Amino acid sequence: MTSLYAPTLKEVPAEAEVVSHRLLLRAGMVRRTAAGIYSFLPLGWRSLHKIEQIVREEMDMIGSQEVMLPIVQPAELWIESGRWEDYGPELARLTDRAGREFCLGPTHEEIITALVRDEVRSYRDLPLSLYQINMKFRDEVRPRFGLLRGREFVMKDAYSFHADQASLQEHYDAMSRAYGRICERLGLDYRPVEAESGQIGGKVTTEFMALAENGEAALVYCDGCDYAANVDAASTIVSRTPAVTEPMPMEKVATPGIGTIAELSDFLAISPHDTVKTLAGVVERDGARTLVFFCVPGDRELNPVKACWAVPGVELLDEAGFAEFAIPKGSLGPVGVKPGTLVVADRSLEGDVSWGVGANEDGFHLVHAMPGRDFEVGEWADLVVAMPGDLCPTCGGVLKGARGIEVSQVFQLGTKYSVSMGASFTAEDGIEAPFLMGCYGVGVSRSLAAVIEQHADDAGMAWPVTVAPLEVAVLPLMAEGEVAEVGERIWRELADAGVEVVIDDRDERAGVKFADADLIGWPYQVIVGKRGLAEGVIELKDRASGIRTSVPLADAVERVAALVAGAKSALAARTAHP
RNA sequence: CGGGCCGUGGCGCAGCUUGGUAGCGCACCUGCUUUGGGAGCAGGGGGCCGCCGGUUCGAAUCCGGCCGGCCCGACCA
Repeated sequence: MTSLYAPTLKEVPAEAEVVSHRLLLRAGMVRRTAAGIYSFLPLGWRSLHKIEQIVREEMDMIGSQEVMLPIVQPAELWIESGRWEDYGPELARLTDRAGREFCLGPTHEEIITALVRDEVRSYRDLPLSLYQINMKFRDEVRPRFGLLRGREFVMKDAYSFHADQASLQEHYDAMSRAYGRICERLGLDYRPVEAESGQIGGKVTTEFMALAENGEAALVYCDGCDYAANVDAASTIVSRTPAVTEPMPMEKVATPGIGTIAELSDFLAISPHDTVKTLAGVVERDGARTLVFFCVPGDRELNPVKACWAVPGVELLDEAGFAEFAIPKGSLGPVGVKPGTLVVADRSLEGDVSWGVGANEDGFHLVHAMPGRDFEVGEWADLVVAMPGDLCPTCGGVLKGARGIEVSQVFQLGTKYSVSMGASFTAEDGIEAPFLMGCYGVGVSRSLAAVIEQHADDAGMAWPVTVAPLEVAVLPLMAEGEVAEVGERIWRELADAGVEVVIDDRDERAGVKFADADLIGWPYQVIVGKRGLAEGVIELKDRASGIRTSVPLADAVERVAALVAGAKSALAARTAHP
């Protein structure tokens, strides 16, 4: 370890906020090169490799074949798929000396589709599953949290090609199980959750969330059944207890200067829960731009994804939109809307007979408005962002909330890319058909950070043995004499026994060695000191539990090797989630 | 991209209000002592004060512009 390049820091660099970022920097595993761009030092690189290797093994196990695709990709392919336009500024573009346009691959659907369409002509060659592990680049709006959201990051991405839905589903399920096993082997506490498909496209998708306080994603889950979902996608049953249950005459009240639900509920001295918030959107209908009003309980957020499910193609209005339709932003409501306006309301409001809503006139609101009497609702739909306390759509249990780090995701893409890029094969019946595709991503460098988020304490990291840069560290507490000699002998014998072991042979005080060992988080530490040797023992420390046990010198190597082997197989054998 | 904060030896910071010759802790180098939880003493090296311009006899400090970073929001492996 005298020659190991692992510059540890006592003090936390000011740039780091979250646990994993601080510890990766402090333990000398990574260094920042630019915003969202990191260099991996030897220890960080080793752990990253460990994760890659686990992913590789699981991919190979389900018959996916490893390839290596270019990071620099020609624009033509992206123009074909339509994403040269759609991807926006997140796609880093560059021009070569001849003026040809390229981009840095943020993902590889285009490349893989182009690769396969030219080679695979028959259903006999299907299914086909390919994967790679390499750098992605996305010019993120806001890189942050160290490796959790970089611009450059290591990803395993797999793509599969199928002749029929059954085959796609089968591989999708195999991938999902493999992803579960990967999480298990990484020692992650995780949940597969229903998700929204975002940029990549497609419909069926599951995200694998490592549960963590610092997670950027909010999710809800049910203890009563397996249901778990990203709040972006979660269907939800909102239970409501309206304050007014009998129809009352509608009344117009002056609400000068009131433009938000918070102000309104203060002004009327009622709970936000008893108001109804109206948001406006616009959609193309029969060639005209049609106004859409979404009504949700005042204490809930409209989920734009669900708005889109209810009214395909709808976009929420921006400032220009409000001007275009000449409607008062702070006083919208479903009563007396302009002709042609579509009113969509959240299902949870369906039984309410007394709505407090905007009057569509600046400075006025209506109370006790009643659907069916004072206005019409065109459609009832699930519109709100799910929250803990809502009811489970599967079993009716009460949903709980958690935060998570999205470490991986599986998608069924269908024919989105194969159609746009003309990738087809000849089916059994002789007819040309587009491939059905799936794509499957694991954030490898993000997983590294996620593992740390879940396995750290005040002293540093406490790696699961499968991800630790090395499995065992030998700490001779003196740099010379018998202590050093015994330490070196144990180190050699452990290495010969196939254990990944490092020796801290620096001429440092015991305290420095202990502190660095706990910071870096070697899972097992063999402490060789004068005190122990006098009794013929070494100490064996388990980093995660902090427990130290004395082991007779003669048994040391065997004990440690057995411990490491046992810990590894325990993680491998943890039962995967369904 | 909006809002907030910040750029001073490798790291963490003070100095800036009220311009006057750059300082502290850690780290680093040398020597002695020390040696089971980030040692002590003595000596030493290292700074375009983010960059450009302006004000001034004089700018880390005041003014303007730019660049970079972090945090909070809208997007995502």
